[in-house]
Amino acid sequence: GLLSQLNFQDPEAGRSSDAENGKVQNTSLQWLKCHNLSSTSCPFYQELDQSKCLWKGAEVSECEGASQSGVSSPNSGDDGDSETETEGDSESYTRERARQVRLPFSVEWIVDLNRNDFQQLLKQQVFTQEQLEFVHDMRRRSKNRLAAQRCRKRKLECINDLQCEINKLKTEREKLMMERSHLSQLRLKTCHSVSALCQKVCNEVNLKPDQLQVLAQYTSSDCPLSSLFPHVDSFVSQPDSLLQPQASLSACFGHLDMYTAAEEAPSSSTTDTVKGDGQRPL
DNA sequence: TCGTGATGTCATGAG
DNA sequence: CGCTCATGACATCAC
Repeated sequence: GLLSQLNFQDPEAGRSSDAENGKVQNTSLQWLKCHNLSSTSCPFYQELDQSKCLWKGAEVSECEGASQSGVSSPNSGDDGDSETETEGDSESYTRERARQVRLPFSVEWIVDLNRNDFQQLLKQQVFTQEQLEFVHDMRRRSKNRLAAQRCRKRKLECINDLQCEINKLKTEREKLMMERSHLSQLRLKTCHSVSALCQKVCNEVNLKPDQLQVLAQYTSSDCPLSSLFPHVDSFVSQPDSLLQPQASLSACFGHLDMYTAAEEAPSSSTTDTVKGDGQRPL
């Protein structure tokens, strides 16, 4: 029987008398019923009906006088303004203020009213200016308290999502780095193969200077093949060959095929190297 | 005693 | 124009 919370009878009394409980219960219930307020809009309704109008965790009030030191200050017995000394304990302070302004309803109940019900309450019930200010303040702070909780929850979720995104991007980066490394090795391997092939071709076929020039066109500075033609300017002037090595090599061998088709000649040497001025050294 | 996370509150802007 | 909500900033408390 902590119905005293409904109208904030003297907290030092611990609890109200049954007579007071009944009076407060009737006040709220009558008001609810008189104004056709939905019980769903008032979570307090059921508790009212069961004579159990409690604060959240209202067990505190059982020993409120002893444990809530913020309220149970030497001044708590009178109606003096204890604002400065009770701000640290919001719930106790609220309760104390409600008692001071003699609010006929539970703060929680008023706070939980939806907008329409609250407006209706204001129209039907006469409140003093002090009670009105208190009630509006309580509603504002209560709603803001919940809003802050939602806001913080969202912020944490946002931080968590961003952290997941970071992890995902890090994983993606690692994957791309590995792929790049793999492709780099593959390109190097391919270049070596082409280089060896070119050396073989150069050794086996008597390439003319202009044929060598054509071959050189499709080499790049970072490919071993370029070592075959170190003096040819076009080595570094073929950026496309870097971007499209397959196309370049294909074109390269296309040209070679064109040149070598007519004068195909086997050679026994595969170890000789091409060097010097771009002309065939052999 | 200091750092830190949780929470309440206020001020303010947007809808 | 008043109300509600979201959010940054600050204060307080507990650990």
